[in-house]
Amino acid sequence: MIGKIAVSAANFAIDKPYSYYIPEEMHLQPGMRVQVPFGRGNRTAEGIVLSVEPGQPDGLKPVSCCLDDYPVLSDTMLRMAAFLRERYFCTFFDAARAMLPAGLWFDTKETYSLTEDRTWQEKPLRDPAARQILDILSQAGGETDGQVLRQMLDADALEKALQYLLRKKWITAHQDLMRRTGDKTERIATLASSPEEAMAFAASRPRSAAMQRSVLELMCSVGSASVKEICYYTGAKLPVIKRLAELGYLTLSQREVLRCRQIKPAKLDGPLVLNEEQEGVFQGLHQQMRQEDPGVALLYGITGSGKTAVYIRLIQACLEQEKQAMLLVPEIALTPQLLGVMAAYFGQQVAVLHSSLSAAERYDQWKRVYSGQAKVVVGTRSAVFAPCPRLGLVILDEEQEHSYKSENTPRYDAKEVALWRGIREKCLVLLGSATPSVETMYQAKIGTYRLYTLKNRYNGRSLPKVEIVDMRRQLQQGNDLSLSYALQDAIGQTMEQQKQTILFLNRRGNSRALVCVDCRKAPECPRCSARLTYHSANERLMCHYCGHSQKTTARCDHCGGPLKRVGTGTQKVQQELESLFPGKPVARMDADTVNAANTHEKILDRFKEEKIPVLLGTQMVAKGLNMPDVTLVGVLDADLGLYNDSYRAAESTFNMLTQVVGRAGRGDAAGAAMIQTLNPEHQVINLAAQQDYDGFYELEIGLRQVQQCPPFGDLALITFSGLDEAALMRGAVFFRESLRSVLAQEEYKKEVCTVLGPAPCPVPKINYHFRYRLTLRCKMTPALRRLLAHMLRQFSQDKQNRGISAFVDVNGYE
DNA sequence: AGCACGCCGACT
DNA sequence: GTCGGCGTGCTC
Repeated sequence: MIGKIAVSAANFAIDKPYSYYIPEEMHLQPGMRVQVPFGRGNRTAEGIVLSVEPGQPDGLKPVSCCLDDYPVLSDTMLRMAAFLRERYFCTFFDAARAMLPAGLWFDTKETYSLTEDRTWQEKPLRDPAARQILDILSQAGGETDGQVLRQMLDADALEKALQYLLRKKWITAHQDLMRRTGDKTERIATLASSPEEAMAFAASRPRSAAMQRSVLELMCSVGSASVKEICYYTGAKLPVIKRLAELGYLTLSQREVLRCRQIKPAKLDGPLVLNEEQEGVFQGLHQQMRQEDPGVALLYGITGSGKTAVYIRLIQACLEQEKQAMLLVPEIALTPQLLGVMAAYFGQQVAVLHSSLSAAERYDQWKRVYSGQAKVVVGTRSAVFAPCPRLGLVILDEEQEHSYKSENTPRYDAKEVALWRGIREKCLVLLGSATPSVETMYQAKIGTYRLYTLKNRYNGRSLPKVEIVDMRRQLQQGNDLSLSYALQDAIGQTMEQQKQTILFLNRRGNSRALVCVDCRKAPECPRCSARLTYHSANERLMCHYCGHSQKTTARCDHCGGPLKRVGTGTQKVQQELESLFPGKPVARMDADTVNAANTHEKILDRFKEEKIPVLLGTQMVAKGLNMPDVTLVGVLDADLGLYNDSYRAAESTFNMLTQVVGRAGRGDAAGAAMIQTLNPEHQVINLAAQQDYDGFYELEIGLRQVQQCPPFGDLALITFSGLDEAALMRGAVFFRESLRSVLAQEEYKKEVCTVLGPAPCPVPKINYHFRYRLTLRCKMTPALRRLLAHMLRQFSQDKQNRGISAFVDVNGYE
């Protein structure tokens, strides 16, 4: 038999199914992982079996061994990997790596052994490292693993010396694959005789064997239990149990246990009751879900209209059909309440998949989903790859969020993957949002997606009253503070009413730099063209592009001037608040105050529980929390996001503003919001103030049409990176020219594609690698996609482009 | 990307 | 001679 195998060692340029001969006794199924020899040197590589077919093993290399007992990728998942490879310009193996939990993967372990040839003992060796390796090996009895050697010698010298010794055939190398995470098991004891016999035996034992007696008594009543529990309840130690096993009264066995954190279920106020509007939407969705090809639905529900209740009802309906459901959220950390609610309704049937789980926990959750034990998957973008055997429903909450798009290879978009899965597995994909992305709403308007709307706020609460404050006038009136007079008054009044205020600075919230007081220069990363960020946790300057870290200096490298910290501005606002409202505490949430011990959850809890009058923070305060006593929200610099040049600038500003403003008035009292801006006439800001999504959509879709941006056209960025700037530039120009000439051919006449650039990327240098990019304004058809993939392959095979890597990102968020 | 193969200069 | 440098081409 012949296996078609995707090999880990193959890069993008040479990635294709490789044929290997399957030895007689090896039973391979598609989706299993194998170890194969690859390349001239037959180095060990991992592979994934794509298909198994009859055929002659003429000249083929054999598969070395099988690494799985069962296929880790189902047929659908294999197809999904192929889809990822096509769509995101990655290798099949890259796709599989993203799809499977890290704990399932293998680490290579090299072992080095001495050969029979000991002629080196008489020879003088030039390389001291080689001598050292031979000495270590002889002392260790002729064999040792790579890790030992790595601890003793420096990496470069070790590598060279090993090469030399291998060539001399004085040592041999051998590779093993080790699982990163094992399956956790526990020892189970089961009563092996009848209870009567056991009790009779227990009674016959002398007084000194009291422990044996109590263990047997316990076992007679429970029959079977984990050894750990038996020891806990009886106070017995392991030898007692072992002795009883030897005597034949107990049998010991291993049982797999899953590492799984308990989620604290939220307290529910009675069963789930939908209001009339929600019920209507649910009925519609339920009916759509039960169709043969349910397709895609958009649930457009304004903030506070109770989308979550509809999701839960729909998930319940999905489980009733004996199918699994998936709920994707932008970030688990920002939705702690949601997890509690899910646990309350679905209990042990929920599997949570997100990045802050340990590899082992993640792997176990994956197994629970694979086996069908977990019926509801809740997670962030990578959870879209959960191995659900019978998927009936996929929900993407806050579908417009950027975090669904991956920033690393493969640069997949969980939304696109979800849509693909939906079609493939014939299950409903529900996109939910209060401010749907323009692309999604467009699809709903033209009828590709079914549109469901929730217009009423839960319990009929009204939207907060929003006021726009012109900050230019504040300056004219002599107020140069961050807080306008109007906002100051409003904060004061809110305090008097014993209510709470949230103040929001429209910053990323994680960047703090040092700036020289004299020359205004900031310390930069030696490897990248980026400012270093100050981290208070270790008091070091770090680069978040390459990970470089250095000690904080007191003086500027350029002019020797003193360095001053500049933060997100929250500190300055805090000082203003303290002088305006002396004695009133302020909770601050930004890069300085949030750390491992003081998580945002904790800060928010304190703000809520202790009724701190003001919460001040960056973007992290904006997301989905219900704070009933917050009646005032202030946005200090609404226009900041409008200045970035992405076609999404307007959309993200609008979303952010609506989201923040929606934080006010979630309790019984009416809410108010103030938006401070230097552009009070700006349409996007005004539409956000009026919470007018429909108006915004009409405005934006018109602009998108004119600019041929999504959903009307696509924007693909081809990034080139390499050490030699001149060569990089030549390569990029060469790529542009060849692309242009191919596009001019008759075959591609129909394709819409304008190639612009090359231009330096926003961060022109990362880790000593320069970065240039071409911009393609195009319509990304399958033909164009294939052409790009083909050209990328050719590019990387061309000797002229040595040392230059290229990758494509379509409609990314950069 | 990694690795063997082959061709050429330098050193024991 | 042979060791080791680098350019070239292939990976089932």
